[in-house]
Amino acid sequence: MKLPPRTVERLSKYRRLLRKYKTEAGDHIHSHSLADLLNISPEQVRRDMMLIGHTGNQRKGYSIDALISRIGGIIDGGFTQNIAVAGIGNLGRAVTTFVRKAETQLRIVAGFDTDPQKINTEVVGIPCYPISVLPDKIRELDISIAILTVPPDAAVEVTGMLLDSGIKGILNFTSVHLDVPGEVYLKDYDIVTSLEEIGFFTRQN
Amino acid sequence: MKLPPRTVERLSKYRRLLRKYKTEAGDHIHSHSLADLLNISPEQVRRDMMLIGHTGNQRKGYSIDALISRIGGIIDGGFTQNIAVAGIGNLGRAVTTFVRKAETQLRIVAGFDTDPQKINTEVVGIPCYPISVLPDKIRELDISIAILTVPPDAAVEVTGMLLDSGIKGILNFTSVHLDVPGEVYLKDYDIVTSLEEIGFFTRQN
DNA sequence: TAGATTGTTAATCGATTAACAATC
DNA sequence: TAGATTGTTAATCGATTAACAATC
Repeated sequence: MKLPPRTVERLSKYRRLLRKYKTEAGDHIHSHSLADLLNISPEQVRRDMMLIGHTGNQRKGYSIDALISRIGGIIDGGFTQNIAVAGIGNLGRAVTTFVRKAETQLRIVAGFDTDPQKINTEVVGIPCYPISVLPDKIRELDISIAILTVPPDAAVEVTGMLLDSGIKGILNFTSVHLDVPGEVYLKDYDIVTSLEEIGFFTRQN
Repeated sequence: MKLPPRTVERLSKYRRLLRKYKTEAGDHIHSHSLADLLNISPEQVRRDMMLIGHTGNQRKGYSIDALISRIGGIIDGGFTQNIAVAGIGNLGRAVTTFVRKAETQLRIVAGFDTDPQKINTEVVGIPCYPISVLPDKIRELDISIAILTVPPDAAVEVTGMLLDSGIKGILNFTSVHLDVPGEVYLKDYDIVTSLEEIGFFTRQN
């Protein structure tokens, strides 16, 4: 199924909200109610529904259960995907803990680091391996996504190893620009740039 | 100065790259060289230059020093902005440490938490205050930006306190959707949604 | 039925890319 | 001068919003 990135993001958010909303409210929801939960327009919700081929009822709106499982079929694709965290420093551990708490089909199954203190132990509940075995472990554990939280100096080298090992997507927390082939899906979380962006716009008046 | 958000993000990245590039290469750079560093088009670099009113030389390109200071004038606005971290858990501490290492005019000056163990101590180098004094401290320390790393249950309440205290911008690491007035600049780092988005697109083939 | 809501097409908006004259 | 590069306008692309007929 071909969908715009923004729609996929919203689908993920719809699902999370609906799971919560379901226990609080009825079993159906109108486009404007769902829109209000995310501060977007009802037209956008309806357009997203159209794109995923989900239809509602003009009187009751959309069935929450049906929508949750529809989104699941699209977002999860029916199976679990495995994630590796490259760099088990403060940020790597924090993100790992954070993701584990979430209700998602994604599983963090391995960490990689160079620190001998961490290697071959469990850190925040996941096995930590030396970077040297990264290619083997990526294949062995069928890992398709990497979270990159290594120090800036190591970013390019580790990314090269990830790409060579066939990784398909990267969430990049380093401030280093990564050059990845078109078929690899890259998302940058550039914290300092985002803060500078916020800083700039908070001064506009 | 009125600029599109994407341009502001790129300015931040240009500056970071130029600081590094400067020590490695000459004192001028062409639009295509700068573009290559970020995998964008030279037209986009030139358009950004146009928007900030920065002109180059058709033979030598853009003066690196002049560009760095021009961007600084825009991004930093000539003074330091203070940041608070709401929620000094794993993620809050990791982000704090991360930002402190960066070369930027932004300063994290306070943390807030409810844990009595942390309150009124220094955590990763910044003073940690109880949430109850948040409004006072935001004003007293002239804090305009908040990084939100509280647990999901506390997100809405703490955001309300931040808004009431006159905060101008928020970097939201919680998965909770925040409803902020139009004049407050909000940026969401929704880790699980981003991972689900990556998961979806890595399965497209 | 009347009224609200859905589904979908058309219009708009913001951002990127293409094209090209001006100029070093 | 010839050739590469800048600066800028026009075209395109992707996403959001407006409009409205169909329908429960």
